[in-house]
Amino acid sequence: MAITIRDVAREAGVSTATVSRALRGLPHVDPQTREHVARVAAELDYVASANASRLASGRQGTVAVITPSLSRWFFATVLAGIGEVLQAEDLDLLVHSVEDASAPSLPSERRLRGRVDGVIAVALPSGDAQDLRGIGVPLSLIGATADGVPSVTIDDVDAARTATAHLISLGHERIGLIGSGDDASADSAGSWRMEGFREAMLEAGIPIDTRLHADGGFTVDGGETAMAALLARPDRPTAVFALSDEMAFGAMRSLRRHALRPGNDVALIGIDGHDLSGLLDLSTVAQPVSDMGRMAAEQVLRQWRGDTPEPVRAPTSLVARGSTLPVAEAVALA
Amino acid sequence: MAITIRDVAREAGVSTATVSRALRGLPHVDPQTREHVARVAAELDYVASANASRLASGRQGTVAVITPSLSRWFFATVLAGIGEVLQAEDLDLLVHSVEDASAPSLPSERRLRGRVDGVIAVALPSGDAQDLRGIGVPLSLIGATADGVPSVTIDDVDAARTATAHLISLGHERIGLIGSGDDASADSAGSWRMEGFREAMLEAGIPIDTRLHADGGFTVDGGETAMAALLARPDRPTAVFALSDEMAFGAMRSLRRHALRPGNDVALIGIDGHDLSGLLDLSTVAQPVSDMGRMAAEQVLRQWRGDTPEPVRAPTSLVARGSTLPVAEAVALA
DNA sequence: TTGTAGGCGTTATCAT
DNA sequence: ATGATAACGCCTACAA
Repeated sequence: MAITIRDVAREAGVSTATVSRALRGLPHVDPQTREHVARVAAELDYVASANASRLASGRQGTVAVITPSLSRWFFATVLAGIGEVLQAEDLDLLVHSVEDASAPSLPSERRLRGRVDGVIAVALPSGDAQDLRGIGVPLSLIGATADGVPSVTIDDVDAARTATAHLISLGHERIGLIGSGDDASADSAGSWRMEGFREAMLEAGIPIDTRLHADGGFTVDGGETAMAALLARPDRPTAVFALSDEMAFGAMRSLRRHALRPGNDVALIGIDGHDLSGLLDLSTVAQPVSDMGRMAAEQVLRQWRGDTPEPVRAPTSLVARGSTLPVAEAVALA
Repeated sequence: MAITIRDVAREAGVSTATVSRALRGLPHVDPQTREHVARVAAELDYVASANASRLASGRQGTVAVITPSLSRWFFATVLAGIGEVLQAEDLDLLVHSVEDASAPSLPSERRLRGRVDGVIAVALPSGDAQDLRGIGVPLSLIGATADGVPSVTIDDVDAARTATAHLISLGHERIGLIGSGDDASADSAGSWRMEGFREAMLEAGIPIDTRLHADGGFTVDGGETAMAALLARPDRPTAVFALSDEMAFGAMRSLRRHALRPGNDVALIGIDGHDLSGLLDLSTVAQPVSDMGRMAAEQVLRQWRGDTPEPVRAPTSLVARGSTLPVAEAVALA
C-alpha cells in the first residue's frame, strides 16, 4: 500500500488534520509546523489519494470535454485550447468522445455525474444541453447554444453568408454546397451555415438548386465523395461552398482527380481557417479555434467564481485565396 | 445530495451489499432480487459514486495519456485511436499534455499515482519511462522505447533511411534536413530518424553537411522557417528530408513563397503519412498512426490480464508522390 | 494553533 | 442468497 496521511502524521508527530491543513496551504498553521510537515511528506514521497479527498470534500478538480471527434482538426485544436487553460489551473481533463451520434448525451450525463465539476461540450446536438445540465455543474458549449447556458460560437449564419456572397461577387450562380446530412434538422453549426447560404442566395436573387447539395459528413473523405457527386452532374456547379475546410480539402482532392483546378475551373471556399488552408490556397472564413477552446474553459472557471458568463461570439474573417480567383484572373490563367 | 446506495437499499428492502452485487452483475444474487434492485435503482436514477467505489475497490477504471501536444496531427490521431479502444472498454480517458519539455514526467508521476490503472505515454523523452513506471500500473509507450516496457513504434531508423535513399536514388546529393534541435541528444524518434538519414548518406558515400540541417521543431511553422533558412544558403540543397510531414508542409509553404515548386525545383519528402499529404502531393514514409494508438491501448488491457506484451513495430511504407519527381520528369516540366 | 472524531459512499469479508 | 460491518483515505466541523 501507498503512504497515507496517517503515516505522514505519525512521522511528523502531528495529527492528520494538521497534515491536511499544512499540505493544502490552509490558514491557521504554524509556519514551522507547515514546513516540517512538508519536509516529512516529501521525504516519504506522499501523494494524497485523489479518491479519498474527492469523496470527502466533494470537489473533483476535473473538467470533462465532450466532443464528436479527437482527430478532426477543429476538435483537436479546440481541445488543445481547453487543455492549456485547465493545465494552468491544475485541473484534470477528462475526454469523452461521442463519435456515434446515435448514442446521445444521456450516457454521458450519467457517467459524468459526481465525477467532474465542470463540463465543456463541443458541437453538442441541440437539446442534449439540458441533459448535461442535469449533472449540476458549470457547463459551457462550443459551437452550439442553449438557453441560459454559457457558450462560445461564431456567427455561423454570417460566416456562411459571407462565404457565399464572396462566391456570388465573383459572378457565380451555379453554386454547389457540401454539408452534412443532419444539417437540415438539428439546429447545429451546420444548419446555421445552411441558413447563411440560403440568405446570401436569396439576397442575390439566385434560386437554390438542392440537387447541387451533397453530403460530406464534415470529413476530408466525405468532402471528396461529395465533390465527386457534384462533378458527376450534367449541370456541374461553377463554384462550391464547403461548410468546413476539411471537406473543402476533400473537394480539392476530387477536383485534382478530375484534372480540374480550384479557383480556375471550380471556385471553392470553406469555413474554419484550418492550419493548412493557406498552403492549399483555399479561401475560407476563419475562426479563432483554439481561442474558442480557451474561452469556454474560462467560462467554466468563471462560473465557479459565481459569475454568469454571457454567450460569446468569436470574430470571423474572410480570407480570399487562390481557390476563389476573380473571374478575370481565372480566365487569364486558363 | 445525490441518491446513495443506501437509498436504493432502503427503497428496495435489501442491504447495501445486495444492491452493490446486484447492480454490478456479481454472482450469488437471486435473479428476482437483481431485477427488483435494478428497477428501483433506475427509478431513483441512482448513479454510484465513482470516488467511493474507487476508494473502496482500488480500481480506477481510468487510463491516462501523456502527450506533448493535443493539436498536432500525429498526436491527435494517436489519441483518437486510443480513445476508440478505451471507449469500447468503458474506461475513462485522462489527458495530460506536457507541451513543455522542461517540465519532465516527474510531476505526471505524482499527479497520476493512485488515480489511474494504466498509462500510455506518447513520444516520451527517454529516461522518463522509469519514473512513470513508479506509478505501479501498466504502461505502454508510443514512439519511444524503454527496457521491459511494452511499446509501439515504427522502425524510425529504417523509415528515415528509406526516405533519404529515395532522394538519393533520384540523383540528389545536396540533401537538406529539417529536424528538431533536441534530436541530437535524446534517443527519441527524432534522433533515430537522424541516424537513418546518416546511414543512408553513408551508404551512398555522400558526405554530410550539417550546415544543411535546420530546426523545424516538428511544427508546420517551424518547417517553414527551417526551409527558409536552407533556401537562404548560397549552396541551397536540391532535396530536403523533413522528419515529419507537418514540417514538410511548412517547407512547402516556404518554397511557395520563394516561387519554387516541390518536386521540380526542390525535392521534398516527409515521414508520417499525414491525411493531407496526398492532397499536397507530398512524398512520405507512412505509418499507421491511429492503429498505433489502438495497439498501445490493447497493450495496457493485456497487461491487466497478466500478459507481457512484446514491443510492437508497426509497418511503414514509402509513398512516392509529386514532391519527389524523377529527375527526368522534373526536367521535362521545367 | 492543533487535535478529535464523525462522515463521505462503496466494496468486500465473514457470518448467517 | 443475503446481511452486517469493517475498511478505503481524507476532510472538516467542533473542541481544546
